[in-house]
Amino acid sequence: MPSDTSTVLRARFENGSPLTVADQRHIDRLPFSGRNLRRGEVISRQGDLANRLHVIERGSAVAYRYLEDGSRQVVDLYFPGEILELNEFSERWYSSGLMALTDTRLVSYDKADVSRLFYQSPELSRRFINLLSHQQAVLTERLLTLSRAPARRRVAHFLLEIRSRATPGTVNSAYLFGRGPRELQPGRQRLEPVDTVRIPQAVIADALGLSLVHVNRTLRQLRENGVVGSTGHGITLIDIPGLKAEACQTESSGAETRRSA
Amino acid sequence: MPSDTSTVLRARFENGSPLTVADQRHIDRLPFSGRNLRRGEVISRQGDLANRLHVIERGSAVAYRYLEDGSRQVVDLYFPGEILELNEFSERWYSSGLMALTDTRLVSYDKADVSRLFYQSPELSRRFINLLSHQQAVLTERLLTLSRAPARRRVAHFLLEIRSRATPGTVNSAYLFGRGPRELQPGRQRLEPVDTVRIPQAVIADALGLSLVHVNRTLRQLRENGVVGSTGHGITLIDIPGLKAEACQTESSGAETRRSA
DNA sequence: CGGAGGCTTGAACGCTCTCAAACGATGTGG
DNA sequence: CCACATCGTTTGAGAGCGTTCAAGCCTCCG
Repeated sequence: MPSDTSTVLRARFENGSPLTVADQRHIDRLPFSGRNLRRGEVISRQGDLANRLHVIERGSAVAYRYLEDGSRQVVDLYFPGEILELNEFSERWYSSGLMALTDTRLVSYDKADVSRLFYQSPELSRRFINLLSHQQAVLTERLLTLSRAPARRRVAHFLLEIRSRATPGTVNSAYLFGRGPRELQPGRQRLEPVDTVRIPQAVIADALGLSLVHVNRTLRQLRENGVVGSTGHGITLIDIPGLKAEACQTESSGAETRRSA
Repeated sequence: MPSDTSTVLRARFENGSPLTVADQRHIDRLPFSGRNLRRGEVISRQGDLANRLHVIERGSAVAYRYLEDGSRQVVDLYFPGEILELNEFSERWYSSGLMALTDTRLVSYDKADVSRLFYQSPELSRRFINLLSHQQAVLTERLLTLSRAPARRRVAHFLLEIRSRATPGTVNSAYLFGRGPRELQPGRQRLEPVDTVRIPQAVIADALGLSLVHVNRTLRQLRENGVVGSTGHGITLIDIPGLKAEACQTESSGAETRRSA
């Protein structure tokens, strides 16, 4: 148990509006375990018992499933602060595999412990319900994009979603953006534009339900239009408004002032 | 307030395992209003304030959204016993419109009242979380099907999902299956096979992200293969295993014996 | 320097779309 | 009871987007 506490789960629940001290304590007291993974390392397999709840402290991960025809489908990507496989919190077994996309640090809780939180504090229940609900909204959005949109729009939408999800925790997101851990050492600053997405095109393809070849072609088009740039590996987002235009943003994510019951 | 009580929301929470008397009371005491709609009638519009929670008592409904290019996308279908727009429970405004697909009876609650339930009973919170979580699993499944599958598989998957969702409450599902209310009068028994899905092909198309024309063609193929039959309007599911084969059922619901760490 | 993994490009095929038109039931008014 | 309007379904033909197959290239790393 490397560190005595991890604030990442608490931060997830706080999400802007502070918790009561009691609720903070409830979360902080949860027993947890930390785990460091190398890029490409498998976290759990499809069919494994899903009794733990993982939160990403640093790095990124991908949930995927192999279909009968052998093709791989990416179910979701995860970034620092996010809870893995939240979409099947109540399921007993994983219906998808989980892999570290970059070098990653996870914090893991026992689902039974987490469930107990909800008996201890209705407020935490409410917030968890909000998390789930919000996730569903995002999923729904993705569903709409995937089912009908042409490749250009899918890719643009994908890049924007990644950007919006990975940017918040600046420090952590450096694992995904920029050149990776090595370049983060002071003095070696590459001063690369921050908006560089470093996800293998194969993963993008499997996430969007496109072939790798066509994702590549689509990126080339966007590049020729000056919307994105290429830094060898990694995609630099140059013209964000342009990207949004490509994505035909439904943009339901406007700055919402929210207090709710 | 036509009837003094409605058991449909309670049934949703019970879902097999009985509630304590206290919890039952909590739900039964919620103030609600009933509403009858004709086929095609609009329940709410995209952008409307989403402060009510609707449950279908009889009939069926569809959630849809118009995209910038003018095309319509079906977000979800709803059947008796299901909660409408559960995927955006925490949102303040509807991001999609809602329409009665057949003659329908709704029961509606105030979201604030429902939220209060969660403060009163952790058990109800837990169950609601399960509902949300399960919905997400279904959504995820649909996402996988939509993003990559060819038309045949999409249609087959769709028909099976409809069947599995609409069948349970036999009586209510008659509004969707069979010839509709009129034919249900005793004595007029049409004895039509129960597994007849009566959803306009246009809706199916918008749900699957296919063109109406191609949905039709695909249905014809399935018909020629003897998997489904056509009763003029309505699609009769003849060969369920055949359909499942077409759908390449991932069928994550298999009884998996697994111990693992 | 050589290998491995990921990126890039070309060509041909095929699934799905759009456009266009006809058919069939149902319901309405004459 | 028929003519007509309407809505949903059915079918054909041509075009476009994305796939598969098959190479070639680049970059990092041992």
